[in-house]
Amino acid sequence: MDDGVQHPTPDPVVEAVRQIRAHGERVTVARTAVLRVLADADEHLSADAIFAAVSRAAPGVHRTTIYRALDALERLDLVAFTRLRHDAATYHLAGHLVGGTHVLVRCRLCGTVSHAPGDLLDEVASRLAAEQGFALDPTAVALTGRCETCTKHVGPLDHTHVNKPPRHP
Amino acid sequence: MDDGVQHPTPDPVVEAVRQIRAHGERVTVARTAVLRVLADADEHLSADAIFAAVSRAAPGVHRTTIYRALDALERLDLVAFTRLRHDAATYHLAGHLVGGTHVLVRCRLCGTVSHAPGDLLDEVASRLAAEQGFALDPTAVALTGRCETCTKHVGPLDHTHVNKPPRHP
DNA sequence: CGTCCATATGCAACAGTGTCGCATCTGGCC
DNA sequence: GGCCAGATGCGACACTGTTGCATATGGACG
Repeated sequence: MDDGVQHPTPDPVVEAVRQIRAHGERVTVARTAVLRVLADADEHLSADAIFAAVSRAAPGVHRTTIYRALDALERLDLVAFTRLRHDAATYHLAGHLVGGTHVLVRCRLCGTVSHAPGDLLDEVASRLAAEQGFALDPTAVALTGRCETCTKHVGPLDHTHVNKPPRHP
Repeated sequence: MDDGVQHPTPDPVVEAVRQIRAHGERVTVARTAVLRVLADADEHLSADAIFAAVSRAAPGVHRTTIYRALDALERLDLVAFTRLRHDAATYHLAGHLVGGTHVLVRCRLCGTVSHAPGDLLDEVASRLAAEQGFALDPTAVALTGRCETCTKHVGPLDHTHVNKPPRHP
């Protein structure tokens, strides 16, 4: 293992598999299939979507196994997930496997999800590390609020009297 | 008693009710009960816990109504919720109703949830506002990562056999 | 105060997501 | 090849949140 040198991993799956082995966990077809699916799709996927994709590549893998594989991979810090509103969780490879990271930003009103630069939370991460020894994973964060459009449309939410439009549909 | 002077709202429920009316929405017993419960409990509550508490104060309110009330209140920016891991959503009054805010910080490995000061995300909020016009709600954010204790243990989880013990019975 | 209508609620059944127990199979190692 | 802890297949389950429809209620207006 040449962990001393920092070189870009050509295939995150290879690196992930190596880490699974390094931790004494088993490398199975289901787990590699999940990793491959997540690596190929560079967007966040629901467990159901992962199940569908894995079934295509390796038929016979059960739905439950997907969940268990995702759980195992998450404990190994190879996979993370976020929750937007009440929808299903969306999984993705951990940030340290894919280099580029981004932070999810969701508008509570219109539901639109956009991306913010990955370094957005760098200072927050530093502060958490210094004050609590907490290692933040920026890729697993979903920031909730109101997007520009909705803020303009609905109006400022401060306590200054909201101008109530007469009920006209 | 209430003039133009800006002073902290004594009762967030009163303020919330005022805003419901100001938006032309209806003030119902279910909605006020939900607000009251959330205001009394200064911690985050699951929908089920809210249902139980509301049932005590105003029996006869249906479970579905709790969800619909929470949904309506959320659209009015009076209530927000967070999702920790795969558990149920936990609801709370919007930050602007209750002066003090805090940010939830969760360790992915041990599951411990701690609080960070509410101003932790101030800079992030400013940046999002400036760059995207996005109004962040810091109280609706759950930061995921690894706590100090788990990081020191270096291993991903409890069964961390990084260096495998010789296995023979 | 009484009427009216949009909408909030009660009710029950449903949908989706994730979990559990147990028998069987497989990966890693001898 | 053979062994065994751990992973998987399978089914059934638990839980959270949603929907359609009939009815009750809020609040505005006369």
